[in-house]
Amino acid sequence: MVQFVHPARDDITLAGVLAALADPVRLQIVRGLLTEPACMSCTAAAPCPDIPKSTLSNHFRVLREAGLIHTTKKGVEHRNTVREADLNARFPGLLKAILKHADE
Amino acid sequence: MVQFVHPARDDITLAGVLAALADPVRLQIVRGLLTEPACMSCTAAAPCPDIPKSTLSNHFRVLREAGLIHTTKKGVEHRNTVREADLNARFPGLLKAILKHADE
DNA sequence: TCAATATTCCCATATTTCCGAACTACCGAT
DNA sequence: ATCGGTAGTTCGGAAATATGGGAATATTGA
Repeated sequence: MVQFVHPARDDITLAGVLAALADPVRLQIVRGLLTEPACMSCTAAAPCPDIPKSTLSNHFRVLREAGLIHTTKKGVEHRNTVREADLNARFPGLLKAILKHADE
Repeated sequence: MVQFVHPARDDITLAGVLAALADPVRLQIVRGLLTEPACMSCTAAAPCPDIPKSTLSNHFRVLREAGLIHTTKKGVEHRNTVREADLNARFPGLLKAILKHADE
């Protein structure tokens, strides 16, 4: 089980979160991860299936570095989860307020 | 009285708002405009006084184009106000949720 | 006319984004 | 064990975008 780098809970910045979610693709990824009950693989969380893998991976890296998601490696696929607890501890109510308006 | 261009109420996008507020300087400007009761001039709203005028003006332009502020010209100075009503109509609760965490 | 306020114009630099290609890690089958 | 396929990452470069700031430009008030 491999854990990719992401900021500690206290290092999550408001600017980082806003910049990460300012991209429509990344916003939809986070929305998808929160909507689905189980954690999703990277390709499953992609808003449209024809995005090149490297581009998609880049978006996931940005989300990780902003502290929004957490990725673990289970077998051949990577499971992504939104770091809801950390985000709510750092910025209470922010995530919900943003995602409320992320409908298509 | 001159009104600078800014998007109509319905054209304000979530991505635009998040991108505009992802910059710390712009976030502090908006916070300052909301904290002060009266609308402020551009230089008065600057978070630190040594920012070059052109740079500051550029930040105000970004905020205007994202639909966050409204600028009118009163005499020699420009009065800036946050478009709270429009923003709350378009994305209820969003602005407050973001600015709640914009402390320093 | 002169000073103040803020905008445009324009350029250099920095950052972001996108994507192909090569690479790593894992699993199953032979 | 080794081969092959699958899932993602990393690398490198090109194109687009953002940023910062100097200089010149309106516009207004005194």
